[in-house]
Amino acid sequence: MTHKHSDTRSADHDHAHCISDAIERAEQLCAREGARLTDNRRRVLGLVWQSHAPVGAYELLERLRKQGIRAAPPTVYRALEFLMAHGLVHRIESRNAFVGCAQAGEAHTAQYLLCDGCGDAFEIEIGGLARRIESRAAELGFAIAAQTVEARGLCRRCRQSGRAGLA
Amino acid sequence: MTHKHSDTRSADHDHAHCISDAIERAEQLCAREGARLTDNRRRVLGLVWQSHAPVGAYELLERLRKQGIRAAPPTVYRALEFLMAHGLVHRIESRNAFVGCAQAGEAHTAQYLLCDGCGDAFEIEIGGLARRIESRAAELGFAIAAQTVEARGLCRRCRQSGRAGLA
DNA sequence: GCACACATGCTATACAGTAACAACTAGCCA
DNA sequence: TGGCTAGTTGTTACTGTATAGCATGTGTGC
Repeated sequence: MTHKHSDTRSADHDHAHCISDAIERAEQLCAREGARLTDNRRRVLGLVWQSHAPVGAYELLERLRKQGIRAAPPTVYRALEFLMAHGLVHRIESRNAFVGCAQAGEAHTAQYLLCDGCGDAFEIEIGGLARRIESRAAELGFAIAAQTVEARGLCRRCRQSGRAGLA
Repeated sequence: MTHKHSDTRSADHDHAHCISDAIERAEQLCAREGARLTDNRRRVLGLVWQSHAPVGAYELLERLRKQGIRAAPPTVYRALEFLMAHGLVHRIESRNAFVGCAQAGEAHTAQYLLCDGCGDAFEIEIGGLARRIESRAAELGFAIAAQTVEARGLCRRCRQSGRAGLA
């Protein structure tokens, strides 16, 4: 069982641990699958994990440059492509942004709660939801290859602090 | 009950009817709500309905121009904004594109099946799915404002004809 | 050393979305 | 009638998101 981010994340959690943990899991997973976690890819993964809020590709690009790396958009997009292919990062369609996967390596279909207040993404997995969608699709003769389930709103913390929208 | 598009759509259905039907429903809905369905908005609605595949904003722009209308991006986006606000059009997040709503006027949360073969969108509504997501979110203290449920794959027709991906 | 697959660097460009402000139009009412 | 008001549209310019295409490196096995 990995670290839980979806419902147990606290305001003062040790985020450095989130990052190092994610990278370590990635190392293991790539070793297992014979995939090459190169410097660039590891770096981008770390940058994605800098927060629990989905990050745009160009924001990642800036962060790379702040580390002194000279990079162009394709560099970032290629790293993201690799990371997504291996389930280490998910794309948040409704924001054109990317976030670290909390359950990398474990077979799952992710669903996301996206907070309009703090911008954070909370990965959840509602039991049976994916299967329900799949079986309804099958009834219509439709074969599903991938699902996207995203909901936006306000997380507990932002509701309690009266936060209304993205800063 | 309106025309059903999700599971009964046939290869040779009378698509002109889909369009005129959508526009007529829009007229009625706007009249009822005191909203102004202007020429531009009606035109864009018609163009969105030219097919059952989600259309990008710039594709709509081109279609407008082909009709001899001189328009810039804001024209299209403003029309789309209006149409979405009134539930006449939905945004497909995973494609940054727009599609006509098959149940305009009826309260609903839409879910979409998106075919990688023909590109078409099939609007469905899986009973209880929205409520299930909402109640799981509520358990976590998260208040949902809007949901996105999209699945990509292959529709029956494309599976039968062996179509593998977007042309 | 050479061939091959893979990864990266780089330029240019396509596609998606918005800010800001000016100009027009329809209805309303003094 | 004239003029106010709210809403709609036109226009320019810009920001942000994503990919094509091609050259260059790098590592592995033969």
